[in-house]
Amino acid sequence: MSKSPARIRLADAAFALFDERGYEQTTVDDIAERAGVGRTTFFRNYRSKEAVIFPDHDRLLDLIRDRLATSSHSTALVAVSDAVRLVLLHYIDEGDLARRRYGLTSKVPALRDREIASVARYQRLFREFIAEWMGDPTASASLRAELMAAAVVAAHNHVLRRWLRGESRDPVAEVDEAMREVLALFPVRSPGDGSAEAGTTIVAFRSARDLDALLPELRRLVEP
Amino acid sequence: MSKSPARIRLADAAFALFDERGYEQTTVDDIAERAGVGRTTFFRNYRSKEAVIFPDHDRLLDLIRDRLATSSHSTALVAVSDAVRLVLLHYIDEGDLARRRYGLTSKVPALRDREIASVARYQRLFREFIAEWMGDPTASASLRAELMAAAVVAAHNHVLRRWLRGESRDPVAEVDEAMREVLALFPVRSPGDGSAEAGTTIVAFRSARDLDALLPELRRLVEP
DNA sequence: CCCTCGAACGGTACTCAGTACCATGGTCGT
DNA sequence: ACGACCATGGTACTGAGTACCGTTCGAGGG
Repeated sequence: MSKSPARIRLADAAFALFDERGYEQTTVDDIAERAGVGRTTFFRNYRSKEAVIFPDHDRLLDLIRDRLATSSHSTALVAVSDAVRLVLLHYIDEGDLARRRYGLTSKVPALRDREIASVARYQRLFREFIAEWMGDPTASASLRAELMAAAVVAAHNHVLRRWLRGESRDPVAEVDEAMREVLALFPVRSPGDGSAEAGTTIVAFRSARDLDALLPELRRLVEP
Repeated sequence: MSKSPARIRLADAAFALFDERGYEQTTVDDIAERAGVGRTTFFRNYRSKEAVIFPDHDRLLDLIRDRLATSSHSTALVAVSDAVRLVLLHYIDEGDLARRRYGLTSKVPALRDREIASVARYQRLFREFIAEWMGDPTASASLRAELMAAAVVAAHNHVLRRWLRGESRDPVAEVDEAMREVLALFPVRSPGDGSAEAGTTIVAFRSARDLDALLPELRRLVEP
């Protein structure tokens, strides 16, 4: 027995013990003992006690970075909302493991904080990518980048949490829908916008809203 | 000498030592020694080594909670963007202290993570407030609440960081401007929207974009 | 003036996470 | 059979955080 690599056995032992006694009540020695390995081996496989639950955020972050670097999308926001799908797919791929982790992070503040910190790293990556893509160091452009990154991450989190709670049958479809929602929040501004050469366009379309409700949006769309 | 209460002297000693040797290179014993108190007294005043830098996030969180509970604004988003001003004002009130903390959180990952976790608590509070205010348990409403909370927090962070870096002379004006930006992202939907009775509206407006670029946005605006 | 109560303090001893170092045993290629 | 290279286990250490206990000091109350 105990043929499987130590890394796997350690994770199994950790999750089992966390379920039985709770996270704080479980020591690293306990985990190592149940896994049938030495304490040293634990820390060789996982940098910390928390890390045994969040295995490969770094790897995933690199994956996202690559995806962004090699992406050829029309806008930064599209590229980012495409990249964030990878994160969701990764969680879905983990399946039950992700759900068990969710159960833990919901109860243990230290783990919740760690999860949040990880997500913040994605958000930062997105923010920097968008800001760089826009190439506009203005404060207002920077704010826009920040808002976009935050929206994408928030939408992702929303869908992910729904799936983790078992409230979602088709998270991939949901995330696409959510990203459309996010996209709609940030209408694309073409370069000439708000500047001198403004032509006149007349568009006819159907809407249930009355004109007063529609006007502010349109004004935002067209003006600066 | 050493008349000032231990709590103050500990904080002073901590900041001084962190500046001199760095955060990780400073032990709690060092801080206590320089403050002229025992190690026990340190932990009586601050729950952890990190806490000496982030004194009163809990108090501020309660303040925000109260503000939201007693707020009478037209929309949840307005109430929240009003509440978040309190956070900014609190930082500004701290003045140089906030800037020194920023210098530390920029360099020490553990502190950055802690800061992020604190911010996440505000965001969570906002999200729950907005969701409750809307009283609509739909997934789409929930997403909307999540997006709003994220946007408000992102906008706040943007202004705060600018001020912390000394890039902003009038952060209060900036945060108001940023909040207007956020407000504009989420146009108020009138009750009948998206339902059966679809009329036809013809709107004329000026734009430098050509029609092809404009069409997808308009379609998104009207269809869903 | 003395006594008591309580709060703040200092010290000791403990648990546990994380690090550094070293010694051992097995596996591979040659 | 030899040495090189791993992964592993063990020991010892640092430092954060907790529990407990004895002391001191100051504010009343008799």
